[in-house]
Amino acid sequence: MSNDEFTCDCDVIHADVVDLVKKHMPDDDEFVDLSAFFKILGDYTRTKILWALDKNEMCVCDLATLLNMTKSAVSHQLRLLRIANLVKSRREGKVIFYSLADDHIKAIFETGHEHIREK
Amino acid sequence: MSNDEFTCDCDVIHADVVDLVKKHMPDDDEFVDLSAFFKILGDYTRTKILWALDKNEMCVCDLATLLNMTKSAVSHQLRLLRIANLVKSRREGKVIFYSLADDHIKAIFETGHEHIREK
DNA sequence: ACTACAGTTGAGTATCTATTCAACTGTTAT
DNA sequence: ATAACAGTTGAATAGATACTCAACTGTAGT
Repeated sequence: MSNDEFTCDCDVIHADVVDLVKKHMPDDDEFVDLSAFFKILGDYTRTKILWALDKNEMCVCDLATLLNMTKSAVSHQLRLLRIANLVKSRREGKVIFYSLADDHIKAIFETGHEHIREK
Repeated sequence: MSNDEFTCDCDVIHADVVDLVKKHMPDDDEFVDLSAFFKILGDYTRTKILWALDKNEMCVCDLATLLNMTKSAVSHQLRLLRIANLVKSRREGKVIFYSLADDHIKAIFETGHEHIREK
């Protein structure tokens, strides 16, 4: 079990610990998905967009005005948020309203806030 | 209140909503800190490191072996995690053990997982 | 049909960032 | 003293990414 080929540049110091942790390690896919999810939250503009949409559904122009950005820049970010299933949209004539698609965002923001406050 | 100078490339559509949201908007600093925090979580390598340290305290070589990376690459990432107050370290001879510095990480991972599962 | 405007999209650019590489520090053992 | 090794660090590089710009789509009104 600890006879794997190692391409790292050091000896194994605590083989027992490494083996134990490796045994319970989830698939790579899970880490890919999880880090991708947090990567989406880890941007100043997207954080503000998500916070705003938690307060009210808003259209692209509203968000562009609020954040003092171009429609294009906002739209590009909304596209990423859409792909990540974090926002949903509904059309009403020419206007497209965006809102949060996920209940967890508020909870995640709260926990993040707690961390920041405690540091 | 809605007479601000707008540098965005569109008219305000729902001025009432924009004003309301803007009124409750936290300081920019909060968004900077919050997005910086999630940015740290939003990396494949760091996610795995945090997950591993949640299972056991580990030294750099253990992590390098587990993740099949060089000590240098792991150390660089641990540095970022240290700065963000997400991990702490203790020295024991030549070996430096890293462990989680924050109780919230597990909870945040859980919530992130829920989002991924529900999509 | 034409105009106006909300929104999207693709290419280009400037910036950021994760890893590599090589040189370094700190501690232990001989 | 010096060899060995855990760990750090700075510079360099390769890849990712946020915004700009210009062209485009979709819908409403005239």
